[in-house]
Amino acid sequence: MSVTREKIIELGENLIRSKGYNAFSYQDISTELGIKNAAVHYYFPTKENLGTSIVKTNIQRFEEMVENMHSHGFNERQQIDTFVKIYLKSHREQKLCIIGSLASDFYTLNETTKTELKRMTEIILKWLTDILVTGKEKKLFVFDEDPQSKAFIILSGMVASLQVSRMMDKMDYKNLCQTIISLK
Amino acid sequence: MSVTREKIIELGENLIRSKGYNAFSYQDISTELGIKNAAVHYYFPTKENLGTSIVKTNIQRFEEMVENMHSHGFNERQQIDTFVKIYLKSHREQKLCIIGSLASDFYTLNETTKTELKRMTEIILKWLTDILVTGKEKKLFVFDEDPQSKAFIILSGMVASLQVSRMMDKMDYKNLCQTIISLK
DNA sequence: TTTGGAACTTACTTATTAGTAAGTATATTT
DNA sequence: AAATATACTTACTAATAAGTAAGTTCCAAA
Repeated sequence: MSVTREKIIELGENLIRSKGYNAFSYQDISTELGIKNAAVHYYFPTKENLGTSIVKTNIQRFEEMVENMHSHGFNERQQIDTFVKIYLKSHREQKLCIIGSLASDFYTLNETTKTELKRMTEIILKWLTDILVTGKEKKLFVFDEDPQSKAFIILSGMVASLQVSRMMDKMDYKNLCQTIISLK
Repeated sequence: MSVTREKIIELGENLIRSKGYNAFSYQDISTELGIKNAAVHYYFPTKENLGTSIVKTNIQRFEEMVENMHSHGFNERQQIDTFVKIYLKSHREQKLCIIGSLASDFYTLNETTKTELKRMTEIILKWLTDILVTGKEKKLFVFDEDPQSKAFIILSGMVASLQVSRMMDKMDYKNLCQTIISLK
């Protein structure tokens, strides 16, 4: 795979997560990479292609992370912690996650990007639910509500805490994440 | 105050909450209202003016709702329920709330809009915290963590559940809201 | 009855956007 | 050596964006 292609995806993702989907342009990317506008269109004919590829890359990255955790024998607690770390990093970088960024522009997205975004959300929620079920069985976690609701609440909590924290000057984000995952 | 002005603010708010700030144009508004593009600029010279006015109107509406609840002698439980109803309505209308919509475009907003948005978030969080403290004292609520964190978690939960639910076809949103506010 | 202001429209400008067609340089294969 | 493919650039187009200056209509006050 082309290095430029990868750089475009990476930059595109960062732009979506900091400025939003409808606020970034091919010019933003080409200027940053020192290439011409048309070069970006060479790799991704339309913004729709780029958007879809960015979401697909995110899915792939998530799945690699999960595989990686399995091969390292991470337990459920360690897996949840690793998941939370993604959001801690996003918070440090003052970026949202892909789901939160694209949610507000959802109805302006094309069908393929919407489908991939839905798929990504489903994959994360399914993974979270499974982790919660197994972790509860192993007595690593204690919670009352059903695992699906809890998975949804954890994901929502992560997504929105990045957003709401943009409105606040100082906050103990790490502590907040801990509170979210340990809610009963 | 002018009827057209109010209609512009209302329509602008709906556009932000359904398409996002950077996806809506003055043309969207003028076409819908059957007026010309320049007429919108007559009331709001710049998009920045409109954005700020929309957020300010939201703050006002929230404060009126709070006053209204006080004058009707609502207890803390009833007040929280009324607050949650705002989000139930948004969910039915497939719209996000202003905070969630503008969070992803935050860094593309002008200073005045950002300031008002921060102010709105602070006002809601302060109100929520106060309600939680008083409600706990009155034994209407039971929770362990500190009221500020809980306020933040409730707000985050509401904001993001609207977003994440866009990625899901069917879901018991009302039940989810109940779970969020009753988390310990 | 005129004057002034409120609420617009007409008719623009300038900037930026996504997207394209055709050309070029360089490396790789045949 | 010639043909082909890759990775672009040059030079555009068409659409849409925000924003503006000047004019018009209409009503209400002086």
